[in-house]
Amino acid sequence: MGAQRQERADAARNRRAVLQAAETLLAENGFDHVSLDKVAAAADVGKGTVFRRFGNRAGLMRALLEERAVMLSEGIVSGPPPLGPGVPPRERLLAFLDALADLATRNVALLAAHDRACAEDKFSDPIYLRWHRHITTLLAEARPDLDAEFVGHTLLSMFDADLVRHVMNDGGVARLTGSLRDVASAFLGAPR
Amino acid sequence: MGAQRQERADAARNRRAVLQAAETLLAENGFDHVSLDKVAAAADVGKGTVFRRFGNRAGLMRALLEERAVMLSEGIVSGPPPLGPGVPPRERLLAFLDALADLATRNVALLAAHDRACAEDKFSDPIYLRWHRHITTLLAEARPDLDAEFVGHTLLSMFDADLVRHVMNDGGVARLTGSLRDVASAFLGAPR
DNA sequence: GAAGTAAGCGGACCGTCGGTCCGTATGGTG
DNA sequence: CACCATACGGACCGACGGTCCGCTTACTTC
Repeated sequence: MGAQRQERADAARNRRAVLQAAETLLAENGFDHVSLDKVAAAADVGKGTVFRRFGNRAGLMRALLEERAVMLSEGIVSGPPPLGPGVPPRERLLAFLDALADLATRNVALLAAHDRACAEDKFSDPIYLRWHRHITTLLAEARPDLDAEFVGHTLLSMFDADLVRHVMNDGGVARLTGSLRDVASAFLGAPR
Repeated sequence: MGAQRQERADAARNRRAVLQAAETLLAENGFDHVSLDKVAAAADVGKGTVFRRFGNRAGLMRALLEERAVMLSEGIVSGPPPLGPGVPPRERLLAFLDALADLATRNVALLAAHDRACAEDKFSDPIYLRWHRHITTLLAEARPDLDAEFVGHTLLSMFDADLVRHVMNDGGVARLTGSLRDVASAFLGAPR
C-alpha cells in the first residue's frame, strides 16, 4: 500500500525546524504570546511554510503534542500492564490517568497552547478523541450503569491546562495526582 | 456611605442598548462572530462607549451573564430551600447543580461567549468564583475527606458551554441533568 | 435661562494575529 | 541537463480588541 511520495528533504528539515522553534518559544514565553509569525521567524522559515506544513495553529499544536503523547499512545495499545491490556479496567483506567497527569504536568505550556488552539471544536481534536475513547471504553466495562461518554469528558476536564497550572501552583504535582485518584475512585467505587 | 454620583441618563440608556444589542446578536449568530464592533453598531453607539462602560469583552459578557444569574444568586443566599439555606448540604448542592443546569441550557450561547472571553484567567472571574465557592462550601461539609476546591472545579467543568452544547445535541436536556446527578452522586456517596 | 464643567461620546486609529496567494527557487528524476 | 512537481517566503488581507482625543451634552449653580 502507498508510500505516497516521499517528503522532500528541505520540507522535512523545515518541519523539524518549525516544531523545534515552537517548542522553544513555548518554553520561554508561556503558552500565550507565541504567534505563528514568531515561530516562523524563530525557525528561520517563511510564514507560508508553517501553514502549508501544519494547516493552521491547531495543526501545529497538535503535531507538537502528538510528539509528546506518542509514548503514551503506544503504551496503551501494546505496552505492559497496567497501562497496556491485561488487567481489569479499574487498574487500567487509574494507570492511564496517572500517565496523563505525568504528561500534563511535564508539558503544561504546550497543553495550554493546544487547548486554546482547539478551543473551537475541541471534541473533534484527534488527540482528545483518542483519550476520550480509551477512558470511555474502560469506564463502560467498570461502571456500565454510568453515562460513560459524559463522565469521560468530566474526567478529561481534570487535565484542562489552566486547572493543572492552577493546582500545581498551590499544592504541586502531588496534590494533582492525589486529587485525581480521589475523583477517579469516586466514579469507580471503593478500591475493591 | 457613598451614593458616588448618579449615572448620567444617556449613559444608562446606552448601557441598556449595548446589553440588549449584545444579547440579540448572541442569539442570532451563535456565541462566536459577535465582535464588539458589531455590538456597538447594533446598539447604535460608538465603540468607545462599549469599552468605557464594560472595560473589555470579558466585562461585557460578564455583565450579560450576571443579568441572567442574579435570580440564582439571590435564591442561594436568601431563597427557600432546597436552593437556599436550611437543608443538608447534599440536597443543597444537588439543587444548585440543577439550577445551574437550567441556567446553562437556557443560555448556551451566552455561556459560551462568556467562557471564551474569560478563557484567559477564568479562575478569577467573579461569577465563576462565586459558584465555585458555593460548591466548595457545601462539599466541604458533605465530604470533608475530599479536596473540595479541586472537586469544585471538576463539578463546574460539567457546565462548560461546549460540553453542554455537545450533550444537548445528542440526548437533550434530560441527558445533561441525568448525568449531572449521577456524577454529583458519585462524589456525595449513595443517596443515603 | 445662562454659564460652567465634569461626564460621556464616537469613530478614526493602532498593533497583532491567523490565514492566503503567487511569483520564484529547488530538490528529485529520467 | 532539462523538466516539473513540490516547496518556499513574505507581502498582503480582513478581522478584531483596545486606545485616544477633540467634540458634545447632561446636570448643576446662580
